[in-house]
Amino acid sequence: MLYTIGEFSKITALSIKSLRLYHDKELLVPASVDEFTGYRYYDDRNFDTARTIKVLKDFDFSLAEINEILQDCSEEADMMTYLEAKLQEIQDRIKHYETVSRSIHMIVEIEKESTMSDNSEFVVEEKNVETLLIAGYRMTGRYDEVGKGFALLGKRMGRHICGKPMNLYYDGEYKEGDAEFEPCFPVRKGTGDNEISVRELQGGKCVSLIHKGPYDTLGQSYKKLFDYIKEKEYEIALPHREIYIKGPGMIFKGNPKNYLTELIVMID
Amino acid sequence: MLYTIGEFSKITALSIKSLRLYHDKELLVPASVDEFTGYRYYDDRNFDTARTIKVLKDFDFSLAEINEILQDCSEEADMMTYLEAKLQEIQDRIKHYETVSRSIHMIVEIEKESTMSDNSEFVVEEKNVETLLIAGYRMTGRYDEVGKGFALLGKRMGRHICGKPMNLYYDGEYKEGDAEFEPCFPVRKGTGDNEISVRELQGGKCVSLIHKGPYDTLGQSYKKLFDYIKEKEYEIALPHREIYIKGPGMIFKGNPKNYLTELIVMID
DNA sequence: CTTGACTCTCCCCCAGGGGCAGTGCTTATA
DNA sequence: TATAAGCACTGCCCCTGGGGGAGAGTCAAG
Repeated sequence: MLYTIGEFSKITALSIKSLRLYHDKELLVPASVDEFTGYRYYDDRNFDTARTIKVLKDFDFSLAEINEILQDCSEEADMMTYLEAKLQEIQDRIKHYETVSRSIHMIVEIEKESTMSDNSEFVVEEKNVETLLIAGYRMTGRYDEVGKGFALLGKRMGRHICGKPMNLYYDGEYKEGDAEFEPCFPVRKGTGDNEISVRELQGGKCVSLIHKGPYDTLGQSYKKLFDYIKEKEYEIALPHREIYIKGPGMIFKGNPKNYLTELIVMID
Repeated sequence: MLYTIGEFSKITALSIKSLRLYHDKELLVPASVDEFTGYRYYDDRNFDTARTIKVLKDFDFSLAEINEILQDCSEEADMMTYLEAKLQEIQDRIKHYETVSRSIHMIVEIEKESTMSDNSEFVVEEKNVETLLIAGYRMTGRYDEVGKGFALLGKRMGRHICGKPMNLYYDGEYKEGDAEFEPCFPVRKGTGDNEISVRELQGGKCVSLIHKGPYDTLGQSYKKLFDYIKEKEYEIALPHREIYIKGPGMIFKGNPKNYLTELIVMID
């Protein structure tokens, strides 16, 4: 029984285009080809091969691989090595996509949070903060090197991070060159090493202000905050904190006018 | 500060080829192009864009999608819809690969088993079989329609299948036209419907023989089996079973000379 | 000035086809 | 019998995201 390409396409669920391609690549050669018209005619043996090709394609083998398998193997026992290799490959791919999926999920969640808390700006507020577990990387140098610290923490603590980046300042006042500070992330769990310190950051009473705008105008907000503290005659406890609620994002640098930064000074 | 394409390639970890492609597609246009030599020069703003592109590419966005996103969005908030859509897409892909992975895994396991049990052929043996849960599809007709039944069962019970395909014969003798039989699979669990019956198949004492070779020589093996039973004067209990240990595979039709079929007749 | 390291454009390659043009073949209907 | 569907054929260009290389031009240092 011979079938034209159209009929064969229907019974094998392979497109006509694909069948012609497979003929070209000598993957699936029609039983006979009319030498005048060029019409392809397929038979039952072609059907077996077509079924095999379809299964292998569903298993995500490339045409080149399928060709090799069809040359090499006549029974399923022969192709176990191919199948096992492909299985491994697919599982690696699943792992990769799971990693990507987690990354995207994290960004979406973070963004959701930060759009929710977008009010009450530039108002000094007294409140209590919870004690929380952090992973920090203590540095000495210029403030703009802080990015390296966050990069390191992100790489090493990646999946344990459960909050926004913060920076702890151990100097009471502004320093140009050898300031002491510690970029850190809240984490769920994790262990430190000689570079990264994982520990509890003590909570308590604090004075806080949410600053909206680029970082180079932070000075004004600090002034407001310290004026308030002076007026109330509170005692300051180091380190104080900057929480980067919304800054240059993972993807876009964003507009600095919309950056949100919470300044927190602990008081006794 | 301007960088040549080679320098820029190093600091962005994008290949020179890619950078030229992105220029072509107007995804990442160099800050300046020498109009005589055609040399591309990149600056810091290009660097931001390059970082964005790299992240999005890691998130598996296509260049076309990235282009659209770069046109549409200037902040991360703008692209949440894109991210969420991509997240969904990736999770779908994970599911697809998990299905494929399971299928391949099953084939590999089945093949392993069947190569292990490749001895003791054509020897009548008395033994006990366990009671086991099966999903069956009762049919009346010609024996060679059995394939349809297996296809249906495979489609509907797919992931619960935990053993080799079997066929139950409800007629004592061979019938040409309207034989009664029931293709079935052992399953771990599952519920039936008006077409598929899920139930326990009673175990017990039986006489068994492993037939090696094509199905059209089964008659000889059946003769051997029934001669044995007659000699021992056992009583036969219906249905009897054929277990297709190794038949035309999921992928290859294979060589009928190597097919393995176990014939089981239950005795009282 | 030379030389070696860069860079340019252009072309071919990969997989798995989609889509279209122009032509040829068979068969059914008016 | 003429014609119109309905298939089939080849061949060309298109898509993605680049890799590889040829041949020619450019830049900077010795």
